[in-house]
Amino acid sequence: MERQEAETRLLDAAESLFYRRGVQAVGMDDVRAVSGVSLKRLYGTFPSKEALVTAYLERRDLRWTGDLERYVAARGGSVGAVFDWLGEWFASDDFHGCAFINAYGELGDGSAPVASAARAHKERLRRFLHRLVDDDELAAQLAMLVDGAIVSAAMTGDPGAAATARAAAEALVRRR
Amino acid sequence: MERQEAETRLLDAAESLFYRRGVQAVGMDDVRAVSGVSLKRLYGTFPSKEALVTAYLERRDLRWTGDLERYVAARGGSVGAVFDWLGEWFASDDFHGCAFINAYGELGDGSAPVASAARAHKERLRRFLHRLVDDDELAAQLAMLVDGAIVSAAMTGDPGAAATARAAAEALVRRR
DNA sequence: TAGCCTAGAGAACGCGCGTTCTCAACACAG
DNA sequence: CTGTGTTGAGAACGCGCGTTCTCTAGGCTA
Repeated sequence: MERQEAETRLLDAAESLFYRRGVQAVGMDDVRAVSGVSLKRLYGTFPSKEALVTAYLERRDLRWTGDLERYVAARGGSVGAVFDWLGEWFASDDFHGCAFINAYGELGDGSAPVASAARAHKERLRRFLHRLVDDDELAAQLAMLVDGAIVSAAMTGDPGAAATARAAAEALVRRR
Repeated sequence: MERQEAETRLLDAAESLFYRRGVQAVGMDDVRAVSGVSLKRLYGTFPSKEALVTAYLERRDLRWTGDLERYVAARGGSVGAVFDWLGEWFASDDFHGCAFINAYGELGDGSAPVASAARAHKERLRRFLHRLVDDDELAAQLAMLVDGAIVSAAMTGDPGAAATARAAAEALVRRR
């Protein structure tokens, strides 16, 4: 197996397992079984579980934010589109809340790289919102609505949280 | 040691340990050491770690919500007071985010009693906000701002998230 | 004092997991 | 063909932890 292919398969397996079940509930042997990559190669590619978790979070951050940005750009950069995208995400089968909030809540300050990746993700989201509205406080408020909607949708299972948050967001934007 | 005293000391130890370090990072022996209660009595009082975690969450829910309600009631039941109280909490030494979001993200669907306790807490918060504003959608939006502010303050360490959320909340309330 | 119940200290058990090690199979250079 | 290096399968190791068990000391009753 190619080096590159092994890395992709490892990250794919790590993402589906860690995101669905949580980091601590998944063992390295589960990652090996799902990826089909031997333990030896696994540890040759990522020197530790922490490194694998960090790499998973970083790749997911890039994809998540990229998907959101493309979706919103295709709709003229409206703030409402952000929450429409969230609504689609919430309704999808493999929605299990925010991977970064989950990982941070689980490992917290116990793992500096993970905490740093989670902070970087939230900062990237805030900067994207800032580009949309060009207002520091409003961007921070929208970010809170996004996080609050994610938490609400994850805990209640109701994708309608996106529409509720969208209405609040538009009221805040219109006020300016 | 009295039965009642042991239970209180166990819940005190469990709360300080679980809330600060997370559930999985704390062993039952840590709880024993901090509480001063023997393992035998610990398992006589709570039959499993899951039972202890659930009891910790339930007691914390009652205290947290009670504190918030009293604080807000003493200030005439204004929505702004909710976020002032959050601001004081965020600035306190032992703030480590929302115990329920953290526990849910950590154990998730892996523990039904914990998930249920977390949902009950968020539902209690939403009902309290509903009593303040008498509007379903607005109460849900305020709950999202509360959760978003908690997540933001926990991850960035900035207690100013409360004031940012307060401004958004007042804009939403004023709009009605 | 003798017998008995309780409770605490902590050893022990079973298991899971992160990480490393062993060994056999195989590809390929000479 | 023979030696050599690489790879995968999975055993092994060390450790931590949830839970239970053992043993001992002390207090109560007769």
